[in-house]
Formats: sequence, structure tokens, C-alpha cells
Amino acid sequence: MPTAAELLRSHSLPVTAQRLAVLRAVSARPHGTADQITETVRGEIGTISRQAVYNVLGIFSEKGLIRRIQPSGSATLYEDRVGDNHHHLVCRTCGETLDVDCATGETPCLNAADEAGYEIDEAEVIYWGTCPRCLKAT
Amino acid sequence: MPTAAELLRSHSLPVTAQRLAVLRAVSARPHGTADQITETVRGEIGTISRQAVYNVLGIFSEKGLIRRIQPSGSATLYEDRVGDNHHHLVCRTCGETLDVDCATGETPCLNAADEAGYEIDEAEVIYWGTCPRCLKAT
DNA sequence: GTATTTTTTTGACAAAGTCCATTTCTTGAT
DNA sequence: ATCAAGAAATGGACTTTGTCAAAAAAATAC
Repeated sequence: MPTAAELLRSHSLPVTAQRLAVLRAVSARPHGTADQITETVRGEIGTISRQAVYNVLGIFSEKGLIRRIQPSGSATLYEDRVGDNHHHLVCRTCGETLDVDCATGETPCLNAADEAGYEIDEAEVIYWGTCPRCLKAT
Repeated sequence: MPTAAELLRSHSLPVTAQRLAVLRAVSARPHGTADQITETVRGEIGTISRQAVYNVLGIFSEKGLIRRIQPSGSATLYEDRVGDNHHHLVCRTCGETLDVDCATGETPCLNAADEAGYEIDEAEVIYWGTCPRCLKAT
């Protein structure tokens, strides 16, 4: 298990306090928005600019260190669980987001029936529903 | 085949020129943004407020007359193909959006492995890739 | 240590969408 | 037809989320 700093270096990324803190924040609070991550980081290292947060999240996503999720109608979420093929279950009412494994196997829905010449590299699946708590509150 | 006005009435929706025009616009140009729809409608009935477009799109989505699609990094798209279980294929480069049927059958990925007490009502699938044209341009 | 490259900061800006008060239109009943 | 009540549309300000660009600060490689 490499340290966070080693992880960054192995991707040719200069190590900065901001990057380490963002990485920890994403790991500590999965499915957080850029704003929530900024708050967490500020609680840890004092200050960080909004732009730096977006920069870091952007480059981490590119490098595959973290993953973006974009549910309809809410801000982009980030998580550090990458490399496996899992999807997300979002509550329409409270927005709670859960990881779920797909019932159909390891590469669910990765093949469209007619790819129309496209080169497909990812299938993004979001399950929409209502969480137990919000079901009760009805 | 009911007329557009009948369709609205059957959903207890008052019939207005704006609503008819928005419905036609969504039908004529699938996968359009609110802005594109606004333009189309203005070309047809002269003027419509931005708010009215959002109102109409919102209530149509609620009633199931149209469907929202929200690909990461672009505005919400709308289409009038509802009721069947089809998904979308989006080009990362040019943003072109295509309908695709899912290879795994009629209700692909509708069952998550562990639903955690959620009541799931929809599985949203977006395939990401590169369209033939953008592949060539590389 | 120093030079070079990269990152961070700062502040302006843009897109997408929402909120709210007012006016206008639809509908349903007279 | 007309009128009242409720619903929808308008206009304008505002919020949220994210991006752009230039200057300052920090990290890496030598």
C-alpha cells in the first residue's frame, strides 16, 4: 500500500499539501461535491482556493485516481473507489448516494445493441429511487 | 393517436400555445437542451420566456410525457421517446447523443445487486465513447 | 541552491437553472 | 357569452456550479 505521496509521484504529479488533502477528503467522504470537499480540506489545512480544488479533482479524474459521478440535477460527485465496475443508487428525495454492484455481472451493460461505429469506453449507470428513510417519511 | 392538445388534457394540463410548441420542439429535435428548445419555439410562436420553457419541461417530465437526460458536463437534454427502455450513447468529443437499445434485454440493469431497502424506479445508462466522425478526425 | 516547470491564488466571467411578484391566459360554471 | 378562480407565463434578480486568465508561490530536477 503506497502512501498518498507515492501514489501522486507514480502518476508524475508533483506533491502538494492541497493535493494530499483533497485526496484524503475524497477518500474520507465518498460521493462529495466539490464544495463539500473544499470545506473538508479547509478544515484540515486551513485554506484552499476553489480553483485549486477543481484543478486537483480534474487531474485526479484524468489520471484515474478518482471517479466523477454526475447525477441529474445535482453537482458533480467524486469518489476514490476506482477500477472496479460499480454503479450508483441515488435517492430522488434526499440525494443520498450509495455504491451498488450490478446484478448482471462484472461488465454490466457495456455492450450497446448497435454501437453505430462508436468506440465505447465507459458505461455509466445510475439507479434512481427512494431510500428507506424517505419512503417512511411519505 | 391523440392530438397534442388531447394528450395534455388527458394529463389534466391546461393547453397553452407555449406547451404545444415545446412539445413539438422536443419531438422535432430529440436530445435538445432547454436553450435549443427555446430557440425552436421562438421560431415557431415568436416569443416564450425562459422560465416558461423550464416550467413546461419540468411538468412534462413529471407527467412522463418527455424524458430528461443529463450527461456529465453538458446541459440537461430532453426527448419525447418515453416508455421504452432505451439508453444513450454520447460522444465525448462532439457531444452527439444517440439512442441505443440495451444489449441485455428489455430491462437492463434494472436490478441492483443489493438494493439496501431502496425502491428503485429507473436505471439511467449512458455510454461514453467517441463517434465515428471524431474517431476519424484524430 | 538555482532555474524551470507546475501549481496555487485571485478575481472576473459564463452557463444553467431557480425564485418571486405581477400579469395574462384557461378552464369551468353561470 | 361572460365571469370568477385557478393555473401558467412573463420579467428580472439571483444562485449555483464551474471555467478562464494572469500573477504569485511552490515543487522538482539539475
